[in-house]
Amino acid sequence: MTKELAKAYEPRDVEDRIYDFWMQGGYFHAEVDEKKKPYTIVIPPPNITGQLHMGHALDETMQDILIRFRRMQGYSALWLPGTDHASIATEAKIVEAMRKEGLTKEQIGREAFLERAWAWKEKFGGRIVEQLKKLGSSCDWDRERFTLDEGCSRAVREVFVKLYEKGLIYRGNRMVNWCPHCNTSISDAEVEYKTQDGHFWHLLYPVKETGEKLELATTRPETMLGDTAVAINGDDPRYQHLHGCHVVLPLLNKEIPIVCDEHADMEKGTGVVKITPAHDPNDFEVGKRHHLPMVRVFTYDGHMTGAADKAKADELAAAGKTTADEPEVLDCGKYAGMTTMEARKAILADLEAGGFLKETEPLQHEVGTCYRCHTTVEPMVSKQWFVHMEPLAKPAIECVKDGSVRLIPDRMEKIYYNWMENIKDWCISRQLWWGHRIPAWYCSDCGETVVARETPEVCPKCGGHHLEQDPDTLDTWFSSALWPFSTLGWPDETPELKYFYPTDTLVTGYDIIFFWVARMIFSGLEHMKEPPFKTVLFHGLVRDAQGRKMSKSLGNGIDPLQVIDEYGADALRFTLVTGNSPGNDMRFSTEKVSASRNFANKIWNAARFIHMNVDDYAVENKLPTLKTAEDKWIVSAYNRVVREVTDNLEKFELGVAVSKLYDFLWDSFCDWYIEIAKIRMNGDDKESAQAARQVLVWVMSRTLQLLHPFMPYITEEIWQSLPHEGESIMVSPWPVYDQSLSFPEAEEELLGLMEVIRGVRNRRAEMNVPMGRKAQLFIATDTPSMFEDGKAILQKLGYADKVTVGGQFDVPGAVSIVTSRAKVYIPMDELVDKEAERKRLQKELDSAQKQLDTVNAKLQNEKFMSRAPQNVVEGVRQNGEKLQARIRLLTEEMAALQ
RNA sequence: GGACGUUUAGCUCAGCUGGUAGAGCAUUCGCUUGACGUGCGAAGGGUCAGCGGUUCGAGUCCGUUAACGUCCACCA
Repeated sequence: MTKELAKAYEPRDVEDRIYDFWMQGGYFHAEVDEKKKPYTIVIPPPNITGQLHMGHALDETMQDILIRFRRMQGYSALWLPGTDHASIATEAKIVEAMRKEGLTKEQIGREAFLERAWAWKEKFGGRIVEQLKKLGSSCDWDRERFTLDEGCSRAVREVFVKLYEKGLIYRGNRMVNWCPHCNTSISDAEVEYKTQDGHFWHLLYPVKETGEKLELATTRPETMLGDTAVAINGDDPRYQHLHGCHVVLPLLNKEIPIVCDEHADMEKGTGVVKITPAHDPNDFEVGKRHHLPMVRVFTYDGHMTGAADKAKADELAAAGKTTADEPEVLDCGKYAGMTTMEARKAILADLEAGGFLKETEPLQHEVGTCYRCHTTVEPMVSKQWFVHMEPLAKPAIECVKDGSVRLIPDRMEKIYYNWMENIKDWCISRQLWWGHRIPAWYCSDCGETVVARETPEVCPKCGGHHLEQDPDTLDTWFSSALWPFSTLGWPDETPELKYFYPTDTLVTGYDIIFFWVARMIFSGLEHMKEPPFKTVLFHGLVRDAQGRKMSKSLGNGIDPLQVIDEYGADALRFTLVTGNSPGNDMRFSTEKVSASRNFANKIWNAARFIHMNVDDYAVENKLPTLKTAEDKWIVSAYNRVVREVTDNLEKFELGVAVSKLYDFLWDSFCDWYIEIAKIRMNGDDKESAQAARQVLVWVMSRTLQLLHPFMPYITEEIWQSLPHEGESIMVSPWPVYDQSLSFPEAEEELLGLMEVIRGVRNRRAEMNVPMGRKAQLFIATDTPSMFEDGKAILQKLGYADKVTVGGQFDVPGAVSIVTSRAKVYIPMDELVDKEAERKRLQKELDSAQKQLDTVNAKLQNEKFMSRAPQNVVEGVRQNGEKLQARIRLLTEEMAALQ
């Protein structure tokens, strides 16, 4: 960068070149280094199906800020990247692509399907990684991982076997959520509840023994063919006479018992509830309690079962391939093959025709849908693999309670406890092909189940060779749960694992606290005996300018790559982190990006200014002996920013940190220091000019370091162009607070000058005095040295041709400015409007008097005087003295005006 | 049905452990100021959602109400 450079910052000319430079330098790579402390972040692996969206952009930016900060602080900072195989999402994409070719999974078979999937992964899996790089992410790409790579697979099998051997993984027929579209079971966490308009159908079931018609209500009449009982509450006085009786199930004319169960709530409806153990979670429990048969009436792809389904089930049962807890399958006869919705209509029509439908009542209720495809899920009894959660949840709760894992913001802890404390077993098997295959084999000779790390040759029980592997794969989140240690080499005890685990900070959205965060915590505790991270920093959603969720269907998503292209990655990063606080959603608008871009441009031009004034001189990046108040002031202010920004970053207050840098750079450094420095650099005192140059370079390059984690590209580009030590700003040492650079008196002095300058400008603006019309300044003050020093500054920034400092002046035909330290006169004869002056003074006097009144009220308040801390009382007293002085000066002025 | 969040200038949002309200954008006025008009200078604009309480003192703590939003929950 030289002084001939463009007037505006052009990120496109800079970013790719600098990213290459970083890659070339190997600065992203972290090694085990016993001389350094480790700092580790594992990336929330984006789905290989994904395109970079604003949520990723925010997530990656926050991580990159933290990792760059720690790297500069001297940690061996590892940001471990990778991608997720995303079983359901990816499989759905491939199935969809095949559908367009007229193919189905079943047609091409498992092996060919997986070949396609891997080819797809090779082709598109790298796309999101390239997009992450565009943001400036300083990931250690040498260590990139994939949740389905060999290492992760080994970890998955190890965990599965260990948990199985401990009895924490089991297989059985349980109630699961079934997605008829994805054709697989999904876990409870994967069900999204949505309010839907539905109906409450009141049915009449005839009682066999008494002939009366028992009224009950249901929202899902299509399940009635699978009813195997009707429940009443044993204490319900209305139905005492029905204990031990039966009802005749309409349409099927099947006799089913009336059972007494606590599930039947006397307060609700008629107090009678139909029991369908195979298709309702509550009914499943009732069924277990009363040993009711389970009758399955839906196929797994969402149709009514028929003769063929029944035959198939019977066949399996005959072959001994089923267990005792298997549901029966019903031939639904005329309804067979209908979708559940078609069946609902047909069954209702038939019920009505038979006089079994009493009434239809509209009802709003929560319906479970699949989080991937939003199809209504069917609760179904199905044979699946589960993780027994309770023993795993206990320590996971404990480690948050005792503070070994901290969630930010801490309200997330309540959400976490609520989930963990009410956790149910985790259904981990999926009827999908793309994923980690379940390491379980079934012996068709003796029926033994073999769970093993490696494919077994023979059945360990009977020695037979007829072993068949379970066709199912594992929930994607099963492998993501192991991410913090599987990526570091576990189950091997690698040096990396020893050094970098546990990781330090996990940055992620609150929307995956259950899917991922909770599961990593219990997995880390179980397999590593240590929680996987110390802090979880949650961020919210990035919404559109109206506050709506960005979504494909709404078409309101903003593509981060386009924003980068138009405004630069630094501007995007700055936008995402500014004004953003943990756990809260944010609104994204191009106006904000444009403001950020302007900030980048401001920095660029400050640098341009420095170059124009420095390049022709030999300037070292070294602090000169500080002689002037302005030099001391800017260094002192910078020094405070170092402390505060470091402190904010350590407390994960990224938004606060970045706005402090913004204020310092734009307001203090550009608007004040640079303007003030111009005086000396254009002046005759060579030594003083040189000092100003060095201060400019020194403060600028260090401020760039502080800003580097937030805006990596522009800070590197400029830092390189200034005198510097080291190869790259990103591996330069983070600035540290230095007590010897604190100059409170100089700060006080500059604040006094600024107050006068602002007053002068204000007065001139009010009177429409053009800048070119210089005027004298007379400054009456008790502290003349403060203003003597700053004469040149007052002259330039206060548009004065001459500044006179003294104790007392009588300047006729002048406007005046009263600050807390001085009374300033500007002689402006013909421009002075005495009436306006009087009004203005009166206004200021009123406001000062009002303030003084409240101060006096406090000082006269005995309770305040006795109970408020000493420093607060002293502050108020001093304030009162200032106000009194001000009022005295203002009053004098008023008198002089007459 | 539970739990939580938000409510601060026209808009978007900061405001940490209570000590006289801030920023950006927008608005108004004035500026070719030798870095920058993606800029400079100046100005206007807030009973910090309502009510009650604790306190010498509350945007900040407690209670309560309202609106909006989110999560959880098996309600038939």
